[in-house]
Amino acid sequence: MSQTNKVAAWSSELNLICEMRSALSHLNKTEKKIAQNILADPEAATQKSIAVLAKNSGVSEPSVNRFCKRFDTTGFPDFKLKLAKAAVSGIWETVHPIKPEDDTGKYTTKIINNTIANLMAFKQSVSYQQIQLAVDALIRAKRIFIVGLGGSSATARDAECKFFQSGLSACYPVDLIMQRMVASNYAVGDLYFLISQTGETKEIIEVAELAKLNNAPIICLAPEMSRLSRLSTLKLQIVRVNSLDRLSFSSQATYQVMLDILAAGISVQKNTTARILNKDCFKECYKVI
Amino acid sequence: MSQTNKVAAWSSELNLICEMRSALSHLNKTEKKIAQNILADPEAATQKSIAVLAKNSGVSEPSVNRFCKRFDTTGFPDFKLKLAKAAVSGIWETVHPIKPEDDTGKYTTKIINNTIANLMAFKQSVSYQQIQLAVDALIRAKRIFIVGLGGSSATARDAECKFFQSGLSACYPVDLIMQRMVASNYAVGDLYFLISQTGETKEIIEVAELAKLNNAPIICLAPEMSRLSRLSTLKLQIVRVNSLDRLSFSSQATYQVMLDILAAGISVQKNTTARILNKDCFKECYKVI
DNA sequence: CTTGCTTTGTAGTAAAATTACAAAAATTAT
DNA sequence: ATAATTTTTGTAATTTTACTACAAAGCAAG
Repeated sequence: MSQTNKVAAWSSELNLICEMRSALSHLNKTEKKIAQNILADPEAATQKSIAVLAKNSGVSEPSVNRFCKRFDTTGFPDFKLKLAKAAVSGIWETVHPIKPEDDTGKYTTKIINNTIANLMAFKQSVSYQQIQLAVDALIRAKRIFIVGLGGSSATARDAECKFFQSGLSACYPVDLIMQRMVASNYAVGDLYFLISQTGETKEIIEVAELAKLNNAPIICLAPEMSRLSRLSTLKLQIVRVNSLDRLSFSSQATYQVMLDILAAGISVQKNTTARILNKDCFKECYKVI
Repeated sequence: MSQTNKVAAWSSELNLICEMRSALSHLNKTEKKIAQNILADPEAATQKSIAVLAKNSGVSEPSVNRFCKRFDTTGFPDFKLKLAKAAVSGIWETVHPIKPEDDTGKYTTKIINNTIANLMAFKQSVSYQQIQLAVDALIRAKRIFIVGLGGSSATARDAECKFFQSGLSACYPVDLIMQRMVASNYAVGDLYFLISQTGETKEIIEVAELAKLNNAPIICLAPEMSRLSRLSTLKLQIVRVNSLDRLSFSSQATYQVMLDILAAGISVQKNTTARILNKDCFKECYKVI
């Protein structure tokens, strides 16, 4: 049945509320009524019986039961259980802005939750194929040049460390002039890895354009539809749950996780896993850098 | 009745599993049987019916029901719900190791899940008081010097950006000699912010010791019980779910989130929130750095 | 040892969830 | 446009699950 197939696509085994939210658009009339009723107050829904929930949603009891089963649960009680688990984490709450009146506990949990929300969104939107292509390109490259400015300079440095640890030849030139030199002196086997939170910063666009003149391969880590993204040969796009004006908060972690993924991919593919996972080797890297 | 009074003493509404564990000694024979059975595998208990649980524990169904009611619940279903919530934290602690045979999708989701697991653990273990103290100290400081080596150099750079954006005077000296100079030339109002994934790297310990000679205040971002942690005046400790040999993966993101939190705290406390949240200001920062 | 109290279990009751089936709605083909 | 087929939704019956009333067993004090 088409229904049972749909299920597989939705289930992400992490958070039922996120699943429901993302499935919302694919649901039909009756299902949507139920979903919206639950999402309006998931915590409250866990206290209701199937009869109450059905009545509140304006549907019949079996409809609710069927709805539950579509989300990889054995029935209503199991659904409620998973719902309770999802609600307790607070993750699902659509990114909460930090307010001046927040106390330490408030803004701390908000930031952690926002970061997790970003990661969940990232997980759903990430393209394995693009990662695969990026890993291949990174391994093939003779030299990798990484550029990131401002807030992304830390990410660039991070990339340098991680790629290096995976046994690649990665270099992050710190100053702008070096960056331009590197970009304009492309040699076969070089690869440019450009990082930007906005994808619009003038200086990094310049670097990309310089590299482009030589038809150099460019991987970018930037928001989709940005200028930098358009200039790149391979795009690793980061979707952001947060709105742009909270740019400085909780979005960078996602970038770092993308680097972790690439590093893992490189290690797996090169079978250098042993070296990476070896603690002593890591210490050695410390000395080298 | 004495029973109903006991209830009030146990209920702490924080974590049912903790409640049960601490109540264990005060329970009678039958109750203890039930409690032990549930505590043996709380996660599994949430899937069982009252009949199964009663049989497994060697007691009757009403005994289980009564047991539930003593823990500030309306009955068995409500108890299971609260139990599930309490057990959630444990679920995340399972960290999946990356294996050489993992395909792109596998290691990608694993890394994201691990990162989320780390963040959840962090959320539970984090001390608001320490954060509050750190924020206070950072705001009071005239100059902040940040040091991080190897993998933590990226985190150090990140800290520099974030603190600077929050309107503080933060500086991250890149080379070791500058770091030592900075550490030995302490002036009143200076603050050292030292970052290390291991907390044992020789060179950062040296920096801490130099600063310590002048009784300088040191905030560290390091694992608890590390040498660096012992040398510091204020410890921001990061618990790690992952074992040490996967040091390079998914732990750094937690450090970065800690920086986000501190930056948020500084902004909130200084009421500079507006400046931070303003996109144009951010662009300006890009130019400055 | 018996009276009164507490604890535990049995049996019956109520409620909740699930299933089977039929009606209604939507889709497709003629 | 309408009939036929498929899908979706609801009604009613069934089954499962949890709860309550009450009785029996265990225990303590007189």
